[in-house]
Amino acid sequence: MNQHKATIHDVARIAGVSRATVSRYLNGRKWVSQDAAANIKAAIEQTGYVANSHARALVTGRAGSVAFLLGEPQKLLFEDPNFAALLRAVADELGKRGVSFILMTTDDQSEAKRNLAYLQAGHVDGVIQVAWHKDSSEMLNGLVQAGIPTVIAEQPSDETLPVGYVHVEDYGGARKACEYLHECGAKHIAMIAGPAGPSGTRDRMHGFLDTVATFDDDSNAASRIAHGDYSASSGEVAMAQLLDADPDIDGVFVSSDTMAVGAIKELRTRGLSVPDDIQIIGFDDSSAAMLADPPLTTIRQPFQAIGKHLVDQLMRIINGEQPVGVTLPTELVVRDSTR
Amino acid sequence: MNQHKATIHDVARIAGVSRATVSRYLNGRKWVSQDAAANIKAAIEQTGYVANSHARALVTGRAGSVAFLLGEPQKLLFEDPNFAALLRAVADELGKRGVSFILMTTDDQSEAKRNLAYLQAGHVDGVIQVAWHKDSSEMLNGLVQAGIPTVIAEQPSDETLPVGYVHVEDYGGARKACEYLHECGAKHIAMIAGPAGPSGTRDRMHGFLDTVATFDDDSNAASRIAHGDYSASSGEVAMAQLLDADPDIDGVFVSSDTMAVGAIKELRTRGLSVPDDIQIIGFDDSSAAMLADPPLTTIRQPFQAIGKHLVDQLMRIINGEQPVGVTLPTELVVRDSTR
DNA sequence: ATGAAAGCGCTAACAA
DNA sequence: TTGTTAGCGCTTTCAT
Repeated sequence: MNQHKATIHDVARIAGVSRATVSRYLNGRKWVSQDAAANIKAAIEQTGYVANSHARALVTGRAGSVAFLLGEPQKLLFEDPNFAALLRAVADELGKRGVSFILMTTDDQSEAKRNLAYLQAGHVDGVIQVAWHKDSSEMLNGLVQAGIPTVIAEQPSDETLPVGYVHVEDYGGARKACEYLHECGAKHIAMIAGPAGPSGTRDRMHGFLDTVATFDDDSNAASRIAHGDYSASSGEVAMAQLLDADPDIDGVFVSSDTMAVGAIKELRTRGLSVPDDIQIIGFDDSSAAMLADPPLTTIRQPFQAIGKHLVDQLMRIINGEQPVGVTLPTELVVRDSTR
Repeated sequence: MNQHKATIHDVARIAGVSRATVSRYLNGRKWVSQDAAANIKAAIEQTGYVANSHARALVTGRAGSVAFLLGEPQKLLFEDPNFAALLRAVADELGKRGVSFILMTTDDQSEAKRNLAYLQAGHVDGVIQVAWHKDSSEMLNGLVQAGIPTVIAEQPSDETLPVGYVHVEDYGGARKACEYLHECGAKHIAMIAGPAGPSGTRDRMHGFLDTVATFDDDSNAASRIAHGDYSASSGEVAMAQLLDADPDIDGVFVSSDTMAVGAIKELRTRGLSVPDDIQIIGFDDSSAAMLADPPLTTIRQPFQAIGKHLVDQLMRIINGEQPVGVTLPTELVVRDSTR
């Protein structure tokens, strides 16, 4: 429509001020008179001016973008609906602040190397790392050593690392789940946990054990924990293990909805009904929970809020603040896999 | 590690040439001697130099980034596993070319406006638009009018629009599905189609009708088409409609795996077995297909290839080539929902 | 409160 | 084949 894109120069000319003044106005700095501000505002509207982010980045030394880094073994993570939920939340939040991002996936070792090099080259101001399925400390260390502001969506295994993190109250969520199962009449509860390693797995296991200890008849609930890798098929396998070892199980706390779907499949194969014979409670409240048959009672993770805090944290760190950890609450969502 | 990031200047100094020569080398241009090239290469390695993309963007007038634009009504699309698959493929492909992208979602009208304004402001070199669930011609027209290079992941409803597109052979895929159902012994085939509007829905319906016409006993197969919106619950509803209208159905071609999952749920509710009573074939080969119980026979969409072509196309258009349409083949994947 | 001027790191004529 | 030069659009001292 306009022959050429408007620059700060055009705005300055039309507003009858210098470029420096426009710049000050743009960046909300002091020393811009009411008059000047009004004129500039009008000029901006008239021209439809939008600052050129590259020119700005060049002079400020800030990229104006961050990386969303995915440590994804076995192509598993893209099948994990949680990932999409978090990505979406982060994208929303970033969009609101006008910072763009690049999505990097890390399938193998060599790719991890390439990614690290890219990030170290200063292409982005910071990184949001998600690695729910496996350990990621190597990448994390590389990032920290390069001095790149970083936040992660779990508790760091090494708490002394200067990275921000946000996660949900895993322990509390697990408690909530197990208590509800008990309220619904389950007497002999088992757990399908995620892969050992990430803090979330550990905390949820503690939540399960502590809760079950308060009302269980026997004392070795630990033997009723099986591990999966968050895939549906691993949930199937875990459920089979659990049942083979202890046929009296009448309730299962599953650490992800996807695994819960797998568990239900195994149960159906064995002719067991959910929730009549065995009650199931999932975790995440991902899209899989509603799709499941029966729809899953589950513990909701507030992905929107997680994304918001992740971005918030990262921006703070980029601005020089100390990284902190943020723990968000979970919420019980009752559907039909419990009585 | 290095006090300051290396610039083209440092590389030039170390290599004993001018910055212009380094620039030429970097951009693979002619007129760089073997000698110079070798020296520059060494200097780059030594310094760990990586070009500053903002400086480059500033001078070339190219953003070096594109937008991945999602027209998503009802928060549906993020529940659609196809979206994640495509996003991933596009991200991979873009990453290989060193172009970053920003992910934009469009939940409502006002957001659509904001997005369009942002894009028109020249923040990106082009856009990849995905709107499988609803019509998106408004946004598309805005993009085209602003002269922004655009590709879409479907056939444009207005074929005269200068946008590139890549999609799968919907008609052929539908034929493949229906023929296979017939081969497996289905005599009375129905279809659950997607929402009316997008070209894919129309073409798959034609594929279904034409194929069924070649072997069906009656002639009003059109009455055995129900529409869903790609959600599992819509598949459930559609399946119920179909069965209520015609209990003799023994095979269903469902236009997405997610809807097929819903359809199976309805079938189970009615005490019908898959594939013994009714055979089901899905579309997409998304993660839902493997998770389903029974695992779904389906028509695979080559998302990786779609992503690659989308990016390819977009880059060509950005470089001034004429947009074209690309149609990719589908593939039958046999699992357990057919006999 | 405002403007002049000096770059940020890079590419692209144009000379040489 | 190579170097010189002039900006790209913006922010930021430093004067005023």
